[in-house]
Amino acid sequence: MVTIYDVAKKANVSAMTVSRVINNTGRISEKTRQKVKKVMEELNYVPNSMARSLVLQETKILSLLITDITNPFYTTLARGAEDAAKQYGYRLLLCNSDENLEKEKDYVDMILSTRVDGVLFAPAGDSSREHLEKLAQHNVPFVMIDREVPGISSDMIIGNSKDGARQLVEHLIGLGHRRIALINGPHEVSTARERQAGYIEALKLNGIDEDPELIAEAGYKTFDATVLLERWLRMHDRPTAVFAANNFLAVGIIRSLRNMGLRVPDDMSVVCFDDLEHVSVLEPFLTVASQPAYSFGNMGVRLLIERIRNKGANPRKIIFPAQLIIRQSSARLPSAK
Amino acid sequence: MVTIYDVAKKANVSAMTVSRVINNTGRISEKTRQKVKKVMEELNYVPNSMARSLVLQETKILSLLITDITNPFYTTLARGAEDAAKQYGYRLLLCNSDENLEKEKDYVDMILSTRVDGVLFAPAGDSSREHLEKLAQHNVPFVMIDREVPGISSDMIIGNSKDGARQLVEHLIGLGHRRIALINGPHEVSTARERQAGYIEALKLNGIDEDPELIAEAGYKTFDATVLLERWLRMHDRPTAVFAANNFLAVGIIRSLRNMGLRVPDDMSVVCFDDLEHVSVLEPFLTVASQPAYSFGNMGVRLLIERIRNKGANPRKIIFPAQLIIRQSSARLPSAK
DNA sequence: CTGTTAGCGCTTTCAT
DNA sequence: ATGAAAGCGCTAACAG
Repeated sequence: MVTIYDVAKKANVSAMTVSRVINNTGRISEKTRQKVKKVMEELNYVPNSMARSLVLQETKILSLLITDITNPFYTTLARGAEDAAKQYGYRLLLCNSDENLEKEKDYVDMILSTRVDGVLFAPAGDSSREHLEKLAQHNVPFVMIDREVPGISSDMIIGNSKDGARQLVEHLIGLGHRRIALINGPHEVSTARERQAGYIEALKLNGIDEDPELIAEAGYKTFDATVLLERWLRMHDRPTAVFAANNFLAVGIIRSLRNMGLRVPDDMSVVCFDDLEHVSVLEPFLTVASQPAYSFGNMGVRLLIERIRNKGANPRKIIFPAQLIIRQSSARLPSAK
Repeated sequence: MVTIYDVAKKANVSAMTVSRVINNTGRISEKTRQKVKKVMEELNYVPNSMARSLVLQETKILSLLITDITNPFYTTLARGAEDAAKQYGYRLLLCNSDENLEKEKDYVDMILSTRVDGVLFAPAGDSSREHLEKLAQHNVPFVMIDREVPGISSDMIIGNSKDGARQLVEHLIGLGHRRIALINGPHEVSTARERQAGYIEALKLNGIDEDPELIAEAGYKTFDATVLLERWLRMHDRPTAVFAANNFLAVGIIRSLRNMGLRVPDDMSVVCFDDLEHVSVLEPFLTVASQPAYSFGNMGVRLLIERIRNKGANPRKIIFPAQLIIRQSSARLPSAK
């Protein structure tokens, strides 16, 4: 491996001079600058960023910790983060917690030992609190994205889950539905609680009684909803619509409905939080509350970098609105039902 | 920042002893081991992997260089890579070239300066050759994924594009189509050439003349196919089916068709390479040649790690078959057309 | 079983 | 404008 000393020797200067031309720092005569540059080319010299990090105490690496890299929401978010990171000269370490606190914990340790300059952190749940506190204790700046964690104060970028949920449910109510089921994410996750709050608010606002039987909790990953649906469909006043708390939950519901020979929206309306990106272009089907995922990531990295530069500033909280996109999966309830 | 020396001092041992308990290396009395461990806990000591990398000349970091992180194919591939990396104790640096050679070049420089132990490399095109050569010249192991680059010999994991394309086109022919258009990726990319070869082979095998008018080249990203489609639809013997060389191209086609008021498959059959994952569950619509994306990433990282351990071994080439999945977007041609 | 020395590749500080 | 010395946090090699 060619080092700064190899370059120095060949160019008949000191290592310090080479370092200066690499970093464009200090005063250097144009002549030696050119000479050094030439030698660097000849030797195919590439600075060792690890060595640099060690002395500078900064790695120019950011961690992107998300809970599901296969979910288009996080994928688009990652793209936004990547663009911003590249723009500001940061590298991105990818961590996928898989909605799993154990994996998250492992990644936090990895993050700590990597001495990253900051973390864009989508918490797996409220119990992520200790992980976040660990980061804080080690002075690692972070910004929470997509989800809040009670007891943690930091920069934050979240969507307005409650309002988005309310819009979605009121849309269903507007179509005549009054028996609306909620298949929610884990209560451990702030967005799930908020979405349920929005759901309940919408019911209240429209004088509909909340029925605990119609509220179920699942993970935020795809799952088999068959048993759940069978229970709901056996009810004497069965639900005519389902609000799924995220896109993958909706996918699970729809698949189960299909397997049971039921059609959407004819037999059951389905709406959900988060769009399915390209999918929805293909077959504009799912009625959703869409969030600006790219901005979550892009703004997140920007906030993070500002935080790194000024650790003392007051934490900022950015709340993006959710946008109701009405498509085919929700339909007016035939009054004779 | 607490270092190995802080721990050593507080535990009344040398730094070397601490290093030994961290790495479980050498012989240490159980007593001192416990003492050191206790002090590490008390001090919240976390080893600095940068310092470690510097002396070990190995970073335990792998680069994942893909061309489009928003494409479900690469997203699933990334997931596979992430799982394998985590399993083997490697971290993953995320690089998204965006099908752009300039960005790819930047990332290669970044990769070089990061001194990663290896790269999982999905080349943006044949011109990636110089980037790959640069890696080779610097002794950075890599395995090519998804795409080949002429002139580069290395470990490789690709899909059988030619055969997949042939299957797709023969499926259309079996449905009675004889005027089949191809909307291809850039000729600069090996998969595009292979898919075209498979398309042509299928035509030949079935005695259908190839019509250059029906072959178009685009990027591998979503695009507006309106102009192209208008040209095709004006022809006296217009195509009745389109083979899109990847999923995003298909999305572009279908969106344009919809905007023009045409329906799939009634007015035009559409098939493509690469599935749209979760999407297809939602609305099993698109007929595709599906590739095992997760395995591309997972096996890729495994190959890469083996390569790192044994740089001398012969390069291996793994070719995954493509699987034809017939859904709704392709239909039998009404004979009266 | 444990400690000392030297050095990984770089930059900061202080000289010249 | 340039260089020498020291040190970032760690471990290999050797010594005891």
